[in-house]
Amino acid sequence: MQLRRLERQPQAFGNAGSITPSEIHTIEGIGYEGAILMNELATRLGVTKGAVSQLIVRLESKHLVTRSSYPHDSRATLISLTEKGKEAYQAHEEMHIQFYDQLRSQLSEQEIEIFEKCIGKLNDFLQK
Amino acid sequence: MQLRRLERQPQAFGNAGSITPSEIHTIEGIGYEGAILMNELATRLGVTKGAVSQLIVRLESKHLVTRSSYPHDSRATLISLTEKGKEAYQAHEEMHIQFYDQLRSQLSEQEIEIFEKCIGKLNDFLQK
DNA sequence: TTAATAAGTTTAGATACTAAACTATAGCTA
DNA sequence: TAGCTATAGTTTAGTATCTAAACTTATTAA
Repeated sequence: MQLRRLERQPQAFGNAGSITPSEIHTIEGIGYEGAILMNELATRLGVTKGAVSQLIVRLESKHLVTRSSYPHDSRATLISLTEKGKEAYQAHEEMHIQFYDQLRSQLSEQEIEIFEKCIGKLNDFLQK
Repeated sequence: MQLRRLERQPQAFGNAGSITPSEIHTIEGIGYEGAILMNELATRLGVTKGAVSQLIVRLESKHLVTRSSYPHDSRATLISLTEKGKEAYQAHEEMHIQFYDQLRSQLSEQEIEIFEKCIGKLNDFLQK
C-alpha cells in the first residue's frame, strides 16, 4: 500500500523539474553511460514497446533523453541520456543510496543479508 | 518492478468474475463483516474520497458491494460487501494465505521474523 | 436563521499502460 | 532481383486509476 502510494507521486530530481515515477524508471533503465535500443529498454522495464515509445517522446520533449540512429540497422533507434537526464539519474541514485544508508543504520549486517535473501524469494514468487 | 507489474493485472477471485487490483483492494478495505463510511474507507486506502466514490460505483454495478444509509447522519453512506463480494474477499484472503505458506516453506521461522521486522522499518521510511 | 463545515458525488484532466494497426527497413528465397 | 516475411519503432484508441476542484445536500454553530 505504501509502495503503491509512493509510486504515484511525481518528484523533482536535480534540476530536471518534476518527473513522474515512470519517467524516472525509464531514465534508470536507460542507464548513465550507455545507449540502448527501444526494444531492449522495453524488455528491461517489462512493458510493451508502445509504452516505451510514448515515454521517450515525453522525455525527449523535456530534454532528458536523445535519440540517435543505430549504425547497423536503420530501423533501430538508440536512446541515451542528455546532461540534464544524467543529473536526474544521479539525483535519483543519490536518493537510493541515502535510503539504503538510513535502512542500514537501523538494521544489523546480518539482518540486511537475510532481508535481501527474503526479497529475492519474494521476487521469485512474484515472477510466476 | 515485479510488484508494479503484478499490481496491474486483473484477476478472477471466486465466482466474482474479473476484478481489477484496485477493486480487490477496496473490497479488502471494506472488510468481511463490517460496514464502513466512504470517508473512513478513503483514509484506510490512502486515496481521495472521489477515488473511492468512483470505485464504489463500479463495485456496486458488479453487485459486489451495497450502500446503506447511516442512521445518525443522512449525508453519510455505509458500504458493505454482498455475498458475492464476500466470496471475492475470501478467495483473495485464501490467495494471501497460500502465498504466505509458500514463502514460509522456503524460509526459517527466524528469517521470517527478521523479514517482517525489516518490512516494518521499510514501511516507516515510505510513510515519510 | 444564516453561515460555515462536512459527506459524498461528479467532472475534467493526468498518468500509465495495452493491443493492434501501421510505417519503414532488413533479410531471405526462389 | 522481385517478392515475401520478419523486425524496429510509432501511432491510435481504449482502459484503469487516480487527483483537484466544483457541486449537492445535510449538519452544526453563531
